[in-house]
Amino acid sequence: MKDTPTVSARTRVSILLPLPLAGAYDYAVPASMALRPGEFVSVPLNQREVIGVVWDAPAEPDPNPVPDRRLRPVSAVLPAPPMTGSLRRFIDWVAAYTLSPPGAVLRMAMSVPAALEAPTPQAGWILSPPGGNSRPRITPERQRVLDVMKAGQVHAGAPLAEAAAVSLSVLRGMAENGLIRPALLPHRSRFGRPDPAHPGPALGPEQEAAGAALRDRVAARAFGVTLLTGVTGSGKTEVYFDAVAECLRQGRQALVLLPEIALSAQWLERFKARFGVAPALWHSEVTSRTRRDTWRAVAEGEAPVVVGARSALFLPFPDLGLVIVDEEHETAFKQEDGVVYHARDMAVVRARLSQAACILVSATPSLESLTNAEGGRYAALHLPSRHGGASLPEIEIVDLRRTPPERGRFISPPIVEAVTATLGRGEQAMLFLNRRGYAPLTLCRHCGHRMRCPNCTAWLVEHRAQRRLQCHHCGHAEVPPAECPECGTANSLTAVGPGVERVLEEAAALWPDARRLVMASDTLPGPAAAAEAARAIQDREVDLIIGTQIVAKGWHFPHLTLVGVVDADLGLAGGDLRAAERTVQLLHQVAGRAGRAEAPGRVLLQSFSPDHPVMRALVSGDLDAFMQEEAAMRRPGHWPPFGRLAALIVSSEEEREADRTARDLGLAAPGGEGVQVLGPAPAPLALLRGRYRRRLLLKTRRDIAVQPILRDWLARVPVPNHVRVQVDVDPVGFL
DNA sequence: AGCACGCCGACT
DNA sequence: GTCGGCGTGCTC
Repeated sequence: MKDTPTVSARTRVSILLPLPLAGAYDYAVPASMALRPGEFVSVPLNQREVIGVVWDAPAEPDPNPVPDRRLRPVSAVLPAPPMTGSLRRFIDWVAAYTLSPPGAVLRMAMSVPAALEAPTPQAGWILSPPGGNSRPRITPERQRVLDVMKAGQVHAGAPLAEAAAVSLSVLRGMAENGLIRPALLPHRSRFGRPDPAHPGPALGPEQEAAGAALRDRVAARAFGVTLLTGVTGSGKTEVYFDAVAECLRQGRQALVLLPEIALSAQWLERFKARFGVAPALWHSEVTSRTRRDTWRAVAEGEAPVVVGARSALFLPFPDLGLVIVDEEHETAFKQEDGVVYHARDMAVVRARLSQAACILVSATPSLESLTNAEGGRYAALHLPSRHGGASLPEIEIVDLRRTPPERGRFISPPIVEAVTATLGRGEQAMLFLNRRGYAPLTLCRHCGHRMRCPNCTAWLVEHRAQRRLQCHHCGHAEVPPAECPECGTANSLTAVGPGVERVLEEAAALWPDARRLVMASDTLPGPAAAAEAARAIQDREVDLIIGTQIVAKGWHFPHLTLVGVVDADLGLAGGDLRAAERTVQLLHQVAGRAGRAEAPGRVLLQSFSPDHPVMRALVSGDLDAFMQEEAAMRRPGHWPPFGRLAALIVSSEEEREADRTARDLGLAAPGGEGVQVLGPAPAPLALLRGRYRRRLLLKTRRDIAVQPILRDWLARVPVPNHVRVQVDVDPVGFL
């Protein structure tokens, strides 16, 4: 007989902890414990207990591992469904791609520690089996309880007491007398099952065909990406709901990512109309109790459809069959702090690792996705016309050089006229300006001093309603001073330029009888306020909407027929690589709010450069041609998506420290065929939250991966203690 | 991320 | 004399 196997090799496991450590740590497995990859465990770390995940053994073993003797034992296995292999591989993939510590990525997948504990079973009552010895008294109250209860069924206490019109103490008394017994309620999910067969709105032939194509992709149960495009109002949502329905029929889970989940009240209504119940929601404003239940329900496969913000990508789906990214061109999908990632791109990866279909949806797709479709990497579906016979709005430019507004005003005569006419017909109008507050700049008329943020390279924005000067980058706010802080002159500070509050003031003077509503992120704090605003507009309790970019996002306002854009040139300033693309997308989306029902829509864009390609594209409506031109401009220089970019942001509270490290990085810059480093240069926000920032850009050909170059580069340059170097692979904005 | 260790200022 | 500020460094 052979010896019992020794416990050496198998007693060591890799545990990934949700901390920004370089890698997984090794622990000893107690003899009584069986551990499989994915299991959630509690382990000692220093002086505390930490929850981690049993990770897969590394491909190449650690050259100098912690000796067995020094390993500490795993404390306990947690009663939660183990993390799937596909989510583990996703976490490793995101960490490697973004150059983040894997534990930092794991933390996003473990955002609800309470969900890992055993769910507290709900206690209820059940009828005792008949034939007990004692014959307790049956009072009328007790009789009513017995009448309500059904044999063999567990009843929750509160509803039972209410149904029998007795107090909870009656139930306790009955339990003491043996009439009823405590019992555990059967586990019931709070999440309804969306019904794929629920009758939804009728689709036109175009949509039906696109829906059928998407259903096929989902039924294939394999990875594949489809870019679904179509003009605003063409019914893309209802079409991809068909894919969700097919996913449900396949018995798999579906995830829908929206850029601003807080503003998605109308989307949720459409989902309910199509599937009969609401989906599970996942975003930062979901309360902790709901978060726990949702996380758990997803892990147990009881939430068939989740709609959420980018962080929903890290939910523990056991069988994800479909990932949809709606408004895929939105920059809100880019996470800028902590682990820096682009949710649209990571959604594709999550889908691939889960053998799921992926659908990217937009009326104004990104050049990235268009290029992938053109290159055949993505399938493409297009809906060319508006649903229900509505036509696309007519877009015109108001040349501000020829028809400027009155002095000190911002709305030009053509828009004044058009709004007056629209309101006169009893239709709704919208004024769009992508700037919060009253005025973006406050300056002294006497000495020219400009009010700026003490912590950031930014002007303070006046919010007149709150009597505040605010920085939109950090939390800084101050009461507007009575005299200039520089020269001391009283009443010399004056507002320069418009924000939505100022446009509101002008609108109030022009149309005193119109019922006005401002829609901006600070006037609609949270989903409930946004939903209420949408309802008021739909129910025609509002005549004139004045809004920032949040009005561009997928709303359906059937009575809105006029959109006036106060400053169409706004997004074009600053040398950003994607400024033109983003402006076309934003303004096209805003324009798409007009004329979504029978009455035709009209859009007026105020601009100082009517001949700019962006304005021409918007007027002609030929966005394809515009994107072709964009591509032609980026291709030769290997700019994205025809090359790769990564940014290094060096920051420090000491300007000289930031400069020195940035210079050191510049001196150690990688080079060679198809590899180029730009900078160092002051970052676009050279001072942000009290930290001085410098930036270097790594640009490579598309066939060269940036990660190994970055890793090697960073390893060669020492970084002092108080200096941070943040890596941003595929940066968007501020280029 | 925590938690301890460590080294300097104002209190019983 | 110590209580406690937060800078630095480590955790299998």
